[in-house]
Order: sequence, then C-alpha cells, then structure tokens
Amino acid sequence: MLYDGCVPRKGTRKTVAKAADIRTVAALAKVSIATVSRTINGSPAVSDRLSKRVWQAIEQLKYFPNTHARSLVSGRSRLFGIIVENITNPFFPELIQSFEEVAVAHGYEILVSSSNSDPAILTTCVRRMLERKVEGVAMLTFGEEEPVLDQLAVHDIPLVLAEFKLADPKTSTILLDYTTGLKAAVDHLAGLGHRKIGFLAGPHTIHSAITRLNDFRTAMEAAKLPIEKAWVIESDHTMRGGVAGFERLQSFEKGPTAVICSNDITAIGVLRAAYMAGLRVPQDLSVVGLDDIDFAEFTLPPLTTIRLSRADLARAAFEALRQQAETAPGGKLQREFLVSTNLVVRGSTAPPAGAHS
Amino acid sequence: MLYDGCVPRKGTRKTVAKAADIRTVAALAKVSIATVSRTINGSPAVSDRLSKRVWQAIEQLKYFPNTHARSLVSGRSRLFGIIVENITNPFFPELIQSFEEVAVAHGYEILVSSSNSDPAILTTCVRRMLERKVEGVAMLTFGEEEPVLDQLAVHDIPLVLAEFKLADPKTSTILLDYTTGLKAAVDHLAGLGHRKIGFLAGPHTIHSAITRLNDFRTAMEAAKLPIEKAWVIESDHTMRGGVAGFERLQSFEKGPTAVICSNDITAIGVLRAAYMAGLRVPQDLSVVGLDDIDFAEFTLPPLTTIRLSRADLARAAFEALRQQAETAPGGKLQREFLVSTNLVVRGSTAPPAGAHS
DNA sequence: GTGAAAGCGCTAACAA
DNA sequence: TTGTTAGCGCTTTCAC
Repeated sequence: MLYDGCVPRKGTRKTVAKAADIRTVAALAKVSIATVSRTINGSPAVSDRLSKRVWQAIEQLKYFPNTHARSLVSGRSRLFGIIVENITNPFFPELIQSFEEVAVAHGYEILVSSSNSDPAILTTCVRRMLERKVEGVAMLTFGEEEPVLDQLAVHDIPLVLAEFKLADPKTSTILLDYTTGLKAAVDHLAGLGHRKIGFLAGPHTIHSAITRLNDFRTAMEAAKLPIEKAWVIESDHTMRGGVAGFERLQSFEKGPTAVICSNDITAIGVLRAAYMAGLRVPQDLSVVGLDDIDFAEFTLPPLTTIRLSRADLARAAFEALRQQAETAPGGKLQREFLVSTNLVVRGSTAPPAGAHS
Repeated sequence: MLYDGCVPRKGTRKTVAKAADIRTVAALAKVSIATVSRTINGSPAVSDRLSKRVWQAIEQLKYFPNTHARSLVSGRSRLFGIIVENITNPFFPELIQSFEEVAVAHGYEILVSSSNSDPAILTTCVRRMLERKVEGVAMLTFGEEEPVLDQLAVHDIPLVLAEFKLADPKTSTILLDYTTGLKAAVDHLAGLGHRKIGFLAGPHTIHSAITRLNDFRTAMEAAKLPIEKAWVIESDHTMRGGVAGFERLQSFEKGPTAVICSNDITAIGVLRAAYMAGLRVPQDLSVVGLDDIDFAEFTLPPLTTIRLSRADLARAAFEALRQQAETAPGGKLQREFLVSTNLVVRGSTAPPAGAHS
C-alpha cells in the first residue's frame, strides 16, 4: 500500500526549452506580439480569425504571461497584501483563507504576513510588500498599525483597517458590530438567571479589545446588571491569559457565576483552568467566548460564543481594497464597511448553581 | 480610552510624487544608475565615497527597488510558493509561519495557497505561482501532489515534497521519521499496562497517513503486542472523523483500552466523543495524538502526543528549495532531508482500568 | 483590425 | 572603479 519507491517524473523535458514568451506565440500564430497581447487581455479589437490562431498557439506552447513584465509596464501588480497579528491564532487562517478565495476569484494574488505584534517585523512586512508593489494592504492586526501608517501613506498605498478610521482618502475601515452579539450574550446569561457576570478583556492596546469591553459594559447597563470592577480583568487574548484570568476570578470569595471572554482562546484557557481546578462548566461557571473559531464547537463542553464571521470580514476587506485599486481617482467609493456578530449558544452556559428557575 | 475618532494620516503627501526610481537616486547622488544598482546589490566594486553618496540619496528619497523590474531582468524572482492542504488545520499555520520566517531571513518572499484537497484548486494554485515565476514550490499536501507534477515538470520548477520521492533531479524530498515517535508511544502505553491498542488512521490517499499506520504496526510488532484488525480504523484526519472513530471503537464489546490517532485533531475528536459518552480520559481510555499542534497542550485533559516539529519541517523545505534555486546546474545538492518525531507525555494517557501495577 | 516601436525599472555585459 | 548601453517580456501609443 505504501508508496515508498522513486517514480520517474512524467512530462520529462528533453531539452531545457526556455518557457515560451509572447514572441514565440506571435511567431507560431503568425501575428504580431501586439495582437497576442490584445488577445490575452480580451481587447475587442481583434478579429475572431486571429484570436483563434493566437489561442491555439498559446495552448500548444503552454504559454502564460510573465507577471513581472506585465506589472512593470502596466504599473499594476494585481497583488494585495494582508497582514495579520498572528497566523497561529486560529482566527486568522480562516480569515486568510476567505480573503485568498475572493482575491483569486477576482484575479488578484495575495501576500500574507504575520506581525507577531512586533513593530520591527511589521515594518519589514510593509517594506517587502511595498517592494513587490502591492496595490493595497489589509492590516488586520487590530491595533498595531500605527508604526507603519506613515510608511504606507508616503507611498500612497490603499489601506484597509479594522475599527480604526483615518482621514486619508486612501484608507477604508471595517467596523465590527460587537454590540449586537454582546447584548445577546448578556441577555442570554441574564435569562439563565446570572447576575454576577465577569469579563476577561483583551489588551488595552488593541482597538477591538477596547470596543468589546465597552460594548460589554453597555450591554450590562442595558440589562440593568451591576458591573463589578474587580471582575473586569485585562487579559491578553491567549489561552494562558485565560488561565490566569480564571485564577484571578477564583481568588474572590464570591466571584461571578458567568464570565464572558474577549475572545475564544481566552475562553478555552478558562475552560482548561476550570477543569484543572475541579470546577464544572457550565454547572459551576458559565463561559462565553467571542469569535467562534472552528475549534469552539469542539471544546469540552462546546463553547457558547459570539460569532464574528471571518468570511464576512475578509470579503469586506477585499472589497474595500478592490474599490480603492480600481476606482478612478476622484471617483466615489465606499470607505466604511460593517460586519456584524451574533450569539451561538452551545454547552458552556447554563443557569447558575442554585438558580430557582 | 477608546479611539473612535478619525485621525488625519500623518506623512501627508502634498504632491502625488511618483515613487523614486533608480534614475532619481542616480541623479541626486550624481552617479550613474549602474553605480546605484551595484551599491544596492553590495557589489564590492564601488568606492566608499560613492557608496555613501548613493545610500544617502536612497535614504533621502525613501527609495527601494522595484521587484518586478529586478525579477524581469535577473530572471530571479526570489519567490517561493508553499502549498498546504488546508490552512485551517492548525498544523499548517505553524508550518507557514516558520517557513516565512526563514524565507524572509534569506531574502525570499513566499506565496501561500491551500489546495483544500481539490485538484482543480491545486492546479490553479500552481498556475498562479508559475505566472509569478516562483523559483520553487513546497508542496506540503501529503499525498495530493500527483495532478500537478507534470505542470511543474514542464516548467522545470524545483519542487520539494514530503514523503514522496521523485526521480527528477529538480525535486527534493523530506522524509518524516514517525518510527521513533510511534515506537515511543507504543512503548509508553505498553509500559502503562495497555495491551489492547487501537489506531485511528488517516485517509489511505495520503502518504503520511500510510506511513504512520505502517510505523504503528511495526512498533506494535516490536513490542510484541497483538494488532486487532477491527481496531485499526481508517478515519480522515478531522475532528468529526475522530468522533466517528471513537463511536466505532465503542461499538465493540471489549474494545481497546488505548487509542493512538494519526493526528492531533482526530485525537481531539476522540476526547470530545469520549466526554459526550461519559467516558473518562485517561482512566477509561488512553488517547495519544500525533503532530503536537499548539492546541494539544490545552485540550482536556492535555493531550499526550507525538511531536512533529513544524519548524524543522519548514526549515528543511526551505533549505531544499534554496539549494535547488541557488546551486549551479550540475552542482551537487542534498535532495533528501529527514525530520524526526518524539513523544510528549501529558495527561491523556494512564494505566488501563483494573491494571495491577 | 493590425503591426512597429517606445519604453516600464532594473541588471549585466562591455568600455573606458 | 565607473559609466554606457542593451535588453528582460510585456502593454500601449501611434501609424497604417
């Protein structure tokens, strides 16, 4: 069964024939290179007769255009950059995946980089993207973008950011509507009978973390639930942070009966810490995440969480960039996009211990 | 605290000055463009005096070379492609991350794509990479590479594959030594007192899955443990597959007391299914994974698993490609690389229920 | 509708 | 050591 051998590679080239170029095609089709170029680019000004000959030659030679030459002369690279905070966070691969899908569908290629929250890395990322002449970059780093804003502005590159508006007309913004999801989560918990709800926030350096926290507060107020300051803890959007946050929460004599986490991996850290501490979720503690990463469905118990669609976010980011890249200077374009959230109830929430309903 | 406003982008360009090109730099530094080119490329044949002037001009103009022009004339794109099976599988982002790191450190850029196990997508991936004139492709799809081998061979592109040797001198192979890790896992389980060990294999279409299964068998034989055919189940390397595999195992009256899974996410599926079924891990069932994804440490209980270093794999893949790209034709290069595995014992393994030791 | 020719920004001979 | 020049493969005027 195991293929362990060494197979000859098929399609062995006898002569190391240089890849066909536009001239080869033109010669074979007996037309000028201009006609080949026009044919490839779908110019209507080519007769069917020649067009057919050209396509035939292209097929026969397995020709395809050299992107570098194309970009050089046309000034358009059809390349977008996408920078994420950390590709290792499961939130981002899904985002990248969707972004790539829609980009490829529109004939764009993407350059991916993670900043790993390091401004130096971020700077070289941007630099590399600039060298490759990207037509736009999506900075989905949620709050680490400042250091390179100048760099990009100087080169007049379209930019799309999440939750951060810039005056520069070359920038677009994606607003995330956490309000709806967070309100649903608080209401869900309140409906279950919880009144003591904690919040494990993300780093205050990250815009989205701040927005999430604010929206949590708003939702609590709307539900007329008290916000206990000590239970609102700044964590760091990592599993370890979730563990630490849980321990902090446990240190209170009468701590919260439910906790909402600023993201799913924090919630997973809480789940783990609770398990290690012998606490049962959801009987002893209800836990809510935010993001709904693929994994959320497979935690123990399955995580109740606020879903933020990566696909929607990716589509919005691409669309923003595409409009920037393809809209004629002075043309009007949409510079603000909204992506919404919604609650997904699974197994990590239940009435608090001793609830009467 | 929340930055909700709209800040003017700094570094506002007054005139939409075209990005500086090599001629601008040459003019400012009062040298020829050749000297600028030499300076940038570190040619030793430039006097310190001119070199200094050139760097100054570069700094002042914030100039950087146009990669497309460079690639066009030099014939070298300094681009590698990396194709993974599915970026959403946590194994791959870590791999990509490491690959990117080492590539960037060596002045290469990378193009990332997932094939999603779809030959059509794979074909267009390769096509796009070819258009961008990548100097090599790392196909880390573990068994889906056949459909595009021709395509790549025709264009004479260096290729590195995992666990699949090809005769073509332009291809290199990374062999994964699962033997060591699997032997360690079986011995660990045997040492705990297990004799009834099942195996949840991956799809038989994937080379690595087959290798893993074979190495499991070898390890079992070496440990003089019986291999129960019914307990060796073909699964599909997904969490759902793990759930299904567990259920199948449970359907036997006297099933195995331990199960080794072909990858971690399968093991996580098993963990989840066991939990839902009211079985305790590791008391009622020991579970071992393979890969050691970041998450493995945070499952409940923490997963005992066979670690396969993504960083090592990525480094090997890059090195293979770099050698192919930079070795003069006819020069000798290493075409086979070996990456090893080792057992990481955590909380999902314990003596079987009723063990005497 | 088609072709000839002028570059896109750069590197690499070749001269000086 | 430095400069001049001929392209890399393509798109895009501009003639015809």
